[in-house]
Amino acid sequence: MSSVLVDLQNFNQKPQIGSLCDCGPENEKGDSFTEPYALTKTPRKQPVSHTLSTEPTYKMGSLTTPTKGKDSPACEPWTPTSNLKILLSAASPEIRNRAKELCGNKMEIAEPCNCSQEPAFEDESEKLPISRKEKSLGLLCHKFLARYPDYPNPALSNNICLDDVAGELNVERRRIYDIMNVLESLHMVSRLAKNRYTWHGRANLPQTLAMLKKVGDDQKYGEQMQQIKQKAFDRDFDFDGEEKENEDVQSLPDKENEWGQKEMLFVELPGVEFRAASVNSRKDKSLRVMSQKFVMLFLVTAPRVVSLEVAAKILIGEDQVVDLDKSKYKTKIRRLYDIANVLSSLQLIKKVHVTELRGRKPAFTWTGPEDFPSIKETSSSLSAGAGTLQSLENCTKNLFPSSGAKRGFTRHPSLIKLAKSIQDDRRKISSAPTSPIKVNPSDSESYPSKMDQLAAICKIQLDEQSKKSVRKNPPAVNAEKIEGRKTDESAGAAEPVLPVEANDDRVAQVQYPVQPARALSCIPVLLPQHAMGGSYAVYMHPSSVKPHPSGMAVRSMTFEEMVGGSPSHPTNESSMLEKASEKNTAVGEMQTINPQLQKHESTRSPKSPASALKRPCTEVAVNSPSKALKTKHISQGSSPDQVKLSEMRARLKARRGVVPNRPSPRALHLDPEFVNTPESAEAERLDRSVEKFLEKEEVLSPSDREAGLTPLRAVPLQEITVLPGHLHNEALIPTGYLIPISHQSLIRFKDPHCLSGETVYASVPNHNVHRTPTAGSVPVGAQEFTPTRFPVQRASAVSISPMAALGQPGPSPLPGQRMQSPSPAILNFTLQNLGLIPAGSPGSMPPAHRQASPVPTQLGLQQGGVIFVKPMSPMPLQHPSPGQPLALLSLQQPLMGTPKGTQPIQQSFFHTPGSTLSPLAAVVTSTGQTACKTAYIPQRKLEISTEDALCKEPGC
DNA sequence: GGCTCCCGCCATCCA
DNA sequence: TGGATGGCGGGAGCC
Repeated sequence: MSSVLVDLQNFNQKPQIGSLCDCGPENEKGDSFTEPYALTKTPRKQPVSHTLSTEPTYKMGSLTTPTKGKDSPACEPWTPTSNLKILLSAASPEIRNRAKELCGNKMEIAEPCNCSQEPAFEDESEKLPISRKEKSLGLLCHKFLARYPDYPNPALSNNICLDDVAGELNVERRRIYDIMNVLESLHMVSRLAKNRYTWHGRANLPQTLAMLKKVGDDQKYGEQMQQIKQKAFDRDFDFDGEEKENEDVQSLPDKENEWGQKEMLFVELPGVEFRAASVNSRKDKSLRVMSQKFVMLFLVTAPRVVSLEVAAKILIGEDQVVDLDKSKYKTKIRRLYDIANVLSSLQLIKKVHVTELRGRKPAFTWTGPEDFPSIKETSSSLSAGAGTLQSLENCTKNLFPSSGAKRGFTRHPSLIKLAKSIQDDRRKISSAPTSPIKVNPSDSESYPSKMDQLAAICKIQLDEQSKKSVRKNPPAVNAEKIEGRKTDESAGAAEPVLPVEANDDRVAQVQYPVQPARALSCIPVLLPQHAMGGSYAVYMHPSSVKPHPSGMAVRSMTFEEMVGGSPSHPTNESSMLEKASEKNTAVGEMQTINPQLQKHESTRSPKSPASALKRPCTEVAVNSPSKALKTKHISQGSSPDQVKLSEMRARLKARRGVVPNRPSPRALHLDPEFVNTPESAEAERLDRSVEKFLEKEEVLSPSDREAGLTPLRAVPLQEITVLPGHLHNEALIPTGYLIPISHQSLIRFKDPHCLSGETVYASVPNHNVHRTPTAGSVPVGAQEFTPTRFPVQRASAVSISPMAALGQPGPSPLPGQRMQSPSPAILNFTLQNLGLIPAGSPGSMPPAHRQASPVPTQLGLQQGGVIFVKPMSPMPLQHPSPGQPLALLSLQQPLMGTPKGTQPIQQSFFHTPGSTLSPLAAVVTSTGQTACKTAYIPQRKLEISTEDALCKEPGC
């Protein structure tokens, strides 16, 4: 027995993840998400009562509150079960104490395992059973989220092993499934394989929300909600409400039919398909679907407040439950609570109460991003990949099949393999930031290859044209467009020259009228980020900067943008081509049509990504409705040159609509239904877009056109970053670490906490700072990643340290470290993924963190509270050298002594709510001022302001 | 006493 | 057949 106890103790002291998860090599070498070791590991599912009952003599106390023997360290449970109990008990009181003692020195006790020091702790553990709150799904989700960055680098392995997570968070797998299901519904994760998921973070969130909104609109959820509310309202004045209540619920199915609503299935996003097992049989009741639907309800209603009652009724209605009984309703409510907890952890919703005549009812209000890609934009992006992505319409059709037949979500094995292959390719490509786009030769249909071909063709053609122009028309314009090298002179008004070659020359050829040198420096940074290796430039129209669904830091104006503010996903390549085309046209050289191109284009399906690139020049026969439209519009009161210009522009844009944003490689493995997007519909849509665009363009930018300018123009990186109201702060061009960029959604998330008025730093994604309570804001230096130090508490190096926030002295910043510090969390995460630092090493969780969460989170990644230090180069625009921006980070990241308050902290990357005592986040603005950011406090109840509580902490 | 929602049984699916 | 998933509802903690 004693030996067993010893083993158990050892086990507790050093989690044996390997034993818990056979997730493959990744774990061995350190999973990308090396998760923080749980305080102590205990067998996942243990008959607690049994185990404990067999340990009665060990001063373990009651079954639920194991007594820690005085002779033995509190942290050394005798059995796994008791250990778990102790830990949980410890955690609970600890948190409570924390709440009482504010954020004082309690930090040390945060670590349950670091139980050497808490006598009171023991006492409480004996008295107090684990609070339910400590085990809530919301808190668990916070812990979970704290482990991963909001915007992971897709190039890295972002796999999640459920066993690891469950084991390290000390929860049953079942609970993890609940979280994963909800996250999956938002496409924040996707199932990779059995027991494994891929973390996407919030990169897809804007798209997902946009799509859900669209689907919600299509499903008329708004109407349903209104109707239900109306009934409820009417019922308030009627006293036979009981009957009517049932009535309204029971009648839902009919109403749905009336609305033409079909059974809702899981809404997928390209690249983030659902591959869970047993989807066919359970998808209709899946938590995923419920989650998506729940979210839809928020998105389709005016005041984004949804009561559980309404949500439950709608959900029940869709389940075709005619004989709604109380139990069904209760079950739905339960599930909604589960979902709501997770969504709350994601800070997408917030608990509130709506007071009606009949009383106060629980409800939730939307606190997530308000501005996400419009449906059109999303649709465009989804369909951007031409043959690979589906339009929203098609997606919706699939999701709500008109026929009764349920759509199978099980992907054909071959597709899965293909997806993997693509993913691998993408990773390879992405991993070579400055290298040319990698094209898989074997994949003749691959977008990259076509891109290359097109790019090459375009380049040749442009070069030729440029030469001609130079010869014939020496104007500065020509010079500019030719190589862009002369653009410097023609600054301001000049438009960037289209990078003709997909890979190499692209950067060099891009012209940045305003600040060419700087602009150039940006390109290299961006290129590698493109998922498919496509080229992209940072062409942005100041007024039309739109979020790029894929999180690319590249944008261009699109039809949708022009038309109705629904930006589409600009294809960077297309954008560049377009600009180049425009330039060419402007100089009257666009008449030249490359037969090859024409032929090529004509033979290609509109969906062909390659075709998009092939049309820098446009001559263009009007063989398509869109062309006709373009011609028509252009012909209206325009000079020949203008006509050509417009025509070309329209053509390019139309093309772009088909090929635009290169979808993420993963998008290639879509469900057949999605892939089979009718071209006709697409073409039609494009035509409309073109038409609208042209119309608008004519009206809005005559002057520009006259000046030879197009709505598109190169925008210096700096400029981009400061685009107010358009480019969300996220539209930055990170120079240091690329990781954030690739995934930072450029979408404008409203973040009330965002620092405004920041220029350079403003570019940092202010993603809705999804703070999680536990997230300490203390980043940990890489050196601290040693398993043995896990228990050691350290103040973090970053300026955002909670300690700093509290006014406690901290290491002074090292000169030179000041600006480069990327988000420690991101950095750590990345480094771990790269194997540069120990992946599985337990993080030295900052005291604050520990306090917040009884479960140790891994350093770096788990530092939910880490303030995101903008990974941008302090002088992004000042480095003409393309590759320069990349060298901003040093592996030896901010140590404990990292500058506090000196670093421009852009955002809190992922704050994990750990407790009600979340550490304050000190945010340093670009001006060097340190602002006290409210720490997120997980709230069970909305009434309790999560952010208000913050500043109660001393030193804030 | 109602609201919340944890917990874990057990059905279903898949390899 | 066993493991992975996850639907489901009992029932207990919390307010």
